[in-house]
Amino acid sequence: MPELPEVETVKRGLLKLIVGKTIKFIEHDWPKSFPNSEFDVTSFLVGASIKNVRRRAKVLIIDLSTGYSLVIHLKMTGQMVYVKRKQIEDSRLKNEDAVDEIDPQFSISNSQSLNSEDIRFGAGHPNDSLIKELPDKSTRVIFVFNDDSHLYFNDQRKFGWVRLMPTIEVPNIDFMKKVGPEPLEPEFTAEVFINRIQKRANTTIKAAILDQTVLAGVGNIYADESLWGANIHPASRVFDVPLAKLKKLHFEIVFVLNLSINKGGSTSRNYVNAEGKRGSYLEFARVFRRENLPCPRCATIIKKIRVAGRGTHVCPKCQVLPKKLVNI
DNA sequence: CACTTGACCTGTCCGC
DNA sequence: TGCGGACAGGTCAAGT
Repeated sequence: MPELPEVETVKRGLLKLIVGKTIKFIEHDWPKSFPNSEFDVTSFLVGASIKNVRRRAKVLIIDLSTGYSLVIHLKMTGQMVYVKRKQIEDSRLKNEDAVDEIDPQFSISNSQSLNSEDIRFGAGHPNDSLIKELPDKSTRVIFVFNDDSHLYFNDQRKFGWVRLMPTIEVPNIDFMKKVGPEPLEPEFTAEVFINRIQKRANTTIKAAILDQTVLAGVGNIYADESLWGANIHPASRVFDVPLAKLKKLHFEIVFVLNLSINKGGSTSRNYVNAEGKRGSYLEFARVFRRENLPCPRCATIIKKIRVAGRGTHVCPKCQVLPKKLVNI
């Protein structure tokens, strides 16, 4: 899924695009995408307007005027894509020069077709779109606003969900109670990080930074990227990693997350932002999905291994496992 | 308790 | 070209 930078990018897009709009209508076709639909979700949503869009960890929170919030987890393949209805029709019916009064940022490109290499290496221009026409068969929920613009929740793998709950209850859901500090907040100091991660002394460092209760928002991409940056082998046990390297790792995590936000996130398969566009971080990735390519630091060929049950990219020269302690 | 593994789903890619 | 298996950005529950 979208990790922290991707969810943050979607959040920023939605803040610009949907705040102030009123929900006129909703459709949802997959009960698990909307697990609390046992009560009449529609009647709670229709007529509500969008007050704010927030993020906590990898969770999106859309606050409504009614005191309720939509809480959304995109998991692996979720997307939130905003489309002006008019514009889809326009782009189908008219040619390029007829789009005058429509803000160009909203235009959904259907002229780009990306081959799998582009997608694998994130080589496409950040403005490239993976969305051709919506709804498509991954569309699970459609929010229609009073101006007839649409917000699509798409999720190919159906792991994601949307929940409706009173805003005041959001901090009480299990995930929110357990989740660790936001890495981009000033309170997330190296000391805080080291203190928390050392409680996971016996697991691998990669499993530890993927653990959302240690810190919020790191997933497989930025775990690999930050461990490479800090010259730490992902399979190192936490207790084997020297303090100086943990400190460097803290710096690298903050660095890669910020860099990725600046690049609009990572698109390796199907992540897109709120305007249906790809992120370009993977063009700058140092190890992630770069197996069999040279390490940008030492030119050693990057290997793909398995750590914490996840595909893991590592430079065998820059990231060395600590020597096994010799038993006496 | 700490830690690891499998399940949840669909789609794609790779090797036979 | 078809088919089986492995794998894909996350998180839980159930296992050791």
